[in-house]
Amino acid sequence: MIPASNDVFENVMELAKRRGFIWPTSECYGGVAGFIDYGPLGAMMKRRIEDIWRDFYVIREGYYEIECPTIAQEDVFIASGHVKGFSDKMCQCPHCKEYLRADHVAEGGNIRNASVMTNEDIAAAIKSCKCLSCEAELGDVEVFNFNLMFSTTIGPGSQRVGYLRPETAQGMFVDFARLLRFYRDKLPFGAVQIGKSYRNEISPRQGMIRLREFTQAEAEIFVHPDEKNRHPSFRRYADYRMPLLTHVQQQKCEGPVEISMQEAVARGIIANEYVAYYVALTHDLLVTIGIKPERLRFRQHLVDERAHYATDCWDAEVFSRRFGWVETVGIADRTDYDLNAHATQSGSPMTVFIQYDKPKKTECRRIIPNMSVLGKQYRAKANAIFAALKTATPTQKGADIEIEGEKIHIPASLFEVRDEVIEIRGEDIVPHVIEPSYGIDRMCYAVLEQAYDEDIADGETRTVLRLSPKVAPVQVAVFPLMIRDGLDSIAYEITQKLHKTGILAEYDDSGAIGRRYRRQDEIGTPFAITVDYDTKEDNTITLRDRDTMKQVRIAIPESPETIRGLVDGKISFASLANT
RNA sequence: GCAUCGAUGGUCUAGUGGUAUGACUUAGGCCUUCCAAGCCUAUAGCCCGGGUUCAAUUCCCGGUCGAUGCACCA
Repeated sequence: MIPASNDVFENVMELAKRRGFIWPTSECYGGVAGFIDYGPLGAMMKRRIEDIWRDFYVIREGYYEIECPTIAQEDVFIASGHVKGFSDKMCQCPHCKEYLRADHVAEGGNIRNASVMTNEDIAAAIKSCKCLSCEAELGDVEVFNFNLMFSTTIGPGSQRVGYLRPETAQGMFVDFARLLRFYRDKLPFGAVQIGKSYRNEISPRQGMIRLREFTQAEAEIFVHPDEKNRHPSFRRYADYRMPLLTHVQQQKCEGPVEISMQEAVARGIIANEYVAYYVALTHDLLVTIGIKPERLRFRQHLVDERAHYATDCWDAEVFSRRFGWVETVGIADRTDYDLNAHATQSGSPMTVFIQYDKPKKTECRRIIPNMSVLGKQYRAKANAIFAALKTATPTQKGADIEIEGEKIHIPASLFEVRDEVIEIRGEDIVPHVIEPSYGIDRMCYAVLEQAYDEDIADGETRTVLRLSPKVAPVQVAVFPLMIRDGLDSIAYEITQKLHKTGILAEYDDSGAIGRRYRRQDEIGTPFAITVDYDTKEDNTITLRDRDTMKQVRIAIPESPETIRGLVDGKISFASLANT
């Protein structure tokens, strides 16, 4: 036996590597920190997790998925604040070679406003400051920007700057106008995206927890700012209870309190129904992929921890036996920050026209110039007069206006004054955005770590991945007890029949049956079918449950349907044993 | 990025200034009527670059990757 380490992380990663879940990328060239490959089983498991996510957000919520490029032009990230805010001003201590945040150094030296100073100014200002590491006086240093975004140029010989997106969210924001049309100009609506994002982390660590290229699943839900407490399906999760760790509790060092979503909103613990709804949905989703509820909590961001745009933010944290509580999902109320920013940067409005129930009537006085006379009389000034008259306050004698410093009197005969009742049918509003953002890779790690188990079976250590059947890459294994007397061909036929119903079944006839069971246990295959000599007599097979190692006999014709039901969680193995 | 430690078949490891130990795995065969049994055979390894040396997997320097601490994680 391979001696098992007492470090879960090492055991999980060793198994993941050996069995084809997770590999270091381009290993033959020595790998690169912060990048990983999903091997055959890992890619399958990840896909199943993503499909469960789609089931929740696309099918159940009705938020369609879009797919945007991973590279976008600079304007997008100027608007989002990433060009400016995603970079740190750094300098290197000439004595100890430590890299330091220049603004932290300035703060230590009581220099204010470092964040708005130019790099040269900061460099000059911090000359006499002490290094935060070795405490020597810095002297001459160069201050430079380190941006966490990967940059590139677009096109040959082009100076046009592009960035690899640091989050998928911006794609949904910049497509806002198209999305609004797609959803026929009505709020609320949502768009989601599952895709790669990139952050050039200074020091990626902890395997799959902090990557430079990672998969995000993000939903951007656009909602009327006054409707945030009226989620149309709130009732689904109103009574959903879970432990919440509020920022108040954190400051008092108290533990989380279990509470229903309805109560959380009523007591103002969660900002609004929308945030509460997705907090609950996230809990539901994470439990579905196999996260144990007792290893799951929702932590509210502290006020100073929140991103500049968010009014409320909750992190779903999953407990890792190695890393402690790991932020896995963030649910934020981003308000109208992003849409406003893109509207300003791009010059395209990002608003929704909301019709009033009844049009609002307002009386107003309108001046209608008689242009056929005005034009002839004032010639080149006519257009300016036309514009000025609109806002003028006319008397019975006429109107006095000013064009480029020249006072002009327009007699009343040259325009008509109409008092009108104008109907205003609605208004343009900028929607608010509720954003649940999932780190798929962290979810994959959490699922693997939680599933990893070693138990003792017949005096031997059995390594078993107790994956939920819903995310297990291989769904059922099919074995002939012996490779002879036609058992193998029967097993092979069953395998193919399962394939036809969309079940990923793996046929294996090598070595002793026990070895084959263990092999499947290790990759988390939840069920195994064995064809034995009774099969030839009565057309039944043995169905084995991975977790209990118990077996039941079922008829071959029913097996695809039974396996399907077991994998989808529609029937339990225990219920089969009872019949 | 700095500091400390580490890197030997797919995995876990022994060891060495003269190309490497053992186990498990995997593949083929024999055997075997439900949980890693046994037997035979086979495949497969010293992270990369430079230096010292007749000779480097081993010693030295640099790099890469990994672990840990610091910093970083809008």
